[in-house]
Amino acid sequence: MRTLARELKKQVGKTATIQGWLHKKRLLGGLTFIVIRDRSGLTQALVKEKGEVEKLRGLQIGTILEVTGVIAADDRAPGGVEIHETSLKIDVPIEAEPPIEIDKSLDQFHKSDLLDTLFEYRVIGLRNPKEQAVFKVQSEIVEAIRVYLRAQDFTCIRTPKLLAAATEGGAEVFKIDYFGKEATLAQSPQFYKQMMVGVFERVFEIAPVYRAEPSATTRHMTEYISVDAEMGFVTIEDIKTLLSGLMNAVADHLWQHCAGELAMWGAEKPLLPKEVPELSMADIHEKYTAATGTKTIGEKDLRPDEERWICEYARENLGSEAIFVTDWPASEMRFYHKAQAGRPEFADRIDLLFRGLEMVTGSMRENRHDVLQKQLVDMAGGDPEAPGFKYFLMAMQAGMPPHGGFGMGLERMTQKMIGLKNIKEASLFPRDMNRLAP
RNA sequence: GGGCUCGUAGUGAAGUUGGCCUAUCACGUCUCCCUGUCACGGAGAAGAUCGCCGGUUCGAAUCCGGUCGGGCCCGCCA
Repeated sequence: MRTLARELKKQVGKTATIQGWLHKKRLLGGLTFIVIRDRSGLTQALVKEKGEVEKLRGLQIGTILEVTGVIAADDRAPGGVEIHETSLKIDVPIEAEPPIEIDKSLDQFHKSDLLDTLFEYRVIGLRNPKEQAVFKVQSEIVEAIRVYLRAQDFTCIRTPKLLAAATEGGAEVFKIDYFGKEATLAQSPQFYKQMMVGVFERVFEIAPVYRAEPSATTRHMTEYISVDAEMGFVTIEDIKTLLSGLMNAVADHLWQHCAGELAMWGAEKPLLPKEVPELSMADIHEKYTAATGTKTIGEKDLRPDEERWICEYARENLGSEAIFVTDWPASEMRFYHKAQAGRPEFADRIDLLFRGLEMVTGSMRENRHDVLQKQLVDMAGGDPEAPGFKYFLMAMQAGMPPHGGFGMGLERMTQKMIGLKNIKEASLFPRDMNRLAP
């Protein structure tokens, strides 16, 4: 019977066997300490018998072994428990020296110059407990989102990532050869989630999307996990309420379930009021211009530095590390967006900035078939008969309530909850312009 | 796509106004010693044609040109 590292404390005095990876050896002559890693953590074993110590000769970190002995409480052991009278069974001996050391923190590689090394040896580096912690946190973010949205009556859907050529526009798309025809990789589940509003009213999807943007920044990847939600019979106010609740639900869940992992990274629970505050874009431009002397008044978007600045402002003056940006100019609208009722110069759209970074874009969609078709032609120059638009319009024509939703970057959320500098650190195997492997 | 930067043993760094470089240090690896380590400690050893190509020079890790590969900022976006 296998015992896990985390169960050791409950079995003091008993004989037990743990299985795992050799994580560290320290030979002190007549006394050898080894550390074994399993999915639940680390265990120290004390090896005294010469024949047992000799079994470890030449074996590197990563060796798979079974360790059997008596579980002993000892103040000198890390965590107060360790294995005594140890005997070893080597299952998979590893004799090749690993290229990087994983028994100590990989902090040095989390500097921009060394990220390439971090990712080159990713399959090994992820075995480090602190690296694992990032993805345990990410796993719980997904869990928190699912629990929250399911409780709000959302249905979890899966939409295709292989699409006929035309898509929502905006970002560049990857073109691929599809049995001699041209297909694209989905840059968003946008049309599909809207179509599904006509079926389920409320839907969400957590899945990869692909962007062929030649971006080289700390916040972009060519493949990332998008958290998309869409709901019918709502206004933009309902979307804001949903997002405020979602941000709080995620933060509460994380600091309840991942306190240890978050502490490893020195992460602090974000300051988030029940209702996330909002500022209009014009208002932000004015405040930023007044404070920094850099004129952004009249600009149609926020600069990255402005996003960082306004988040600082919100933290200090509004008691929130997240903020909604409202009143985006209608001139920047996508064809499927809706303008504000009575204020056609503004899109019915919000962005959520969190800790200096754009985390979410949400908007109300144009649900009137005739208006949507006209906007498709006039604003996007799209062909209503093209397969990428035809079925979207078909769904709209079949009856669609006022609806809206949002897209959120999972890695950005992970990055900002933990406090990582580069989004790629929040991806198991990041994809960018220069990296397709591992 | 524009601007700015970096490339030295398995890993991280020092050296870069040309010559004391036959390239230094730390971690890791190997050998030996060590009975409470937890970044164990001590003694020793191996390991690098200084990203690649070309040029200048008596002499290049160092200067120049090209090239390849990273990174950061901006644009774009989640």
